Amino acid sequence: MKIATWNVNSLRVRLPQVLDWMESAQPDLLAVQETKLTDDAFPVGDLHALGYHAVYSGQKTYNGVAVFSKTPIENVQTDPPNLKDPQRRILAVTAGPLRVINLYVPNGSEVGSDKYAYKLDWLAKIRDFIAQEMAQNPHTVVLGDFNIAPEDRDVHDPESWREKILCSTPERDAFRALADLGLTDLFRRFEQPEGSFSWWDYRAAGFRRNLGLRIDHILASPHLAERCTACTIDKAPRRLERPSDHAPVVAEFAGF
DNA sequence: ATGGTCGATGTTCGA
Repeated sequence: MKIATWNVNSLRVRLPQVLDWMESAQPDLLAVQETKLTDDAFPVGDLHALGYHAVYSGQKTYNGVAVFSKTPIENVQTDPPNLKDPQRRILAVTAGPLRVINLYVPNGSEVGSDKYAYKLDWLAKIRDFIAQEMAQNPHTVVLGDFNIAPEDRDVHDPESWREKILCSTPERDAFRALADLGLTDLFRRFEQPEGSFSWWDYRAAGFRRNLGLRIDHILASPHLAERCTACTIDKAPRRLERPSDHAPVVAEFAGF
């Protein structure tokens, strides 16, 4: 079984790249963020033509999450009871043996800003939601754009990013609090090249110079984490013309 | 030198 996460930064613009990538990579499940599409505009026909079920929670201009799965999707949850939030950032689904929680964590703008406070509050509330989900589902995956680089090795220049947005200690503590629920960052279960990142700023030739951060993650509950055989970042789509600023992160499992 | 580039929108804002 292969699953993946990808912040596509507008599914309208990126749809051909997403379809090409899915046709080639053949994930059993793909979680996407920043679709920036209302539900009535969702290209569900294109996904069906490729053999995928699709569920989505969209809004105009901002945010928007979706899950594409080869197996049918059930028990869709977009609004955790403890989180009153009109922003469309969460999509929890059951697909085959998996409970999958797709997250587009708020960016936070700047440390100390209102958006930063919203981010930390959102993360605290989503932690409670994930804990409840894990209590009911032995095979839980939490994946998406976390907008947090968990450690200095996830940052191209840790000193210049010290206590900046995406890297601040409260954000890293919030990420750690999710992991402490019993979730493993699958990417770090394996030896990885130095300078492995999932996002590069469009500005200042960030990708060409590998000025990136690893902020997109796949976390898994213990039974799943033990059966994970690989977790990689696929930089190929980031090299295309008119790419998303994020690359897909992919995890594979044996025995599922 | 607090820059730079996208995407959606609308003559800026969020990332």
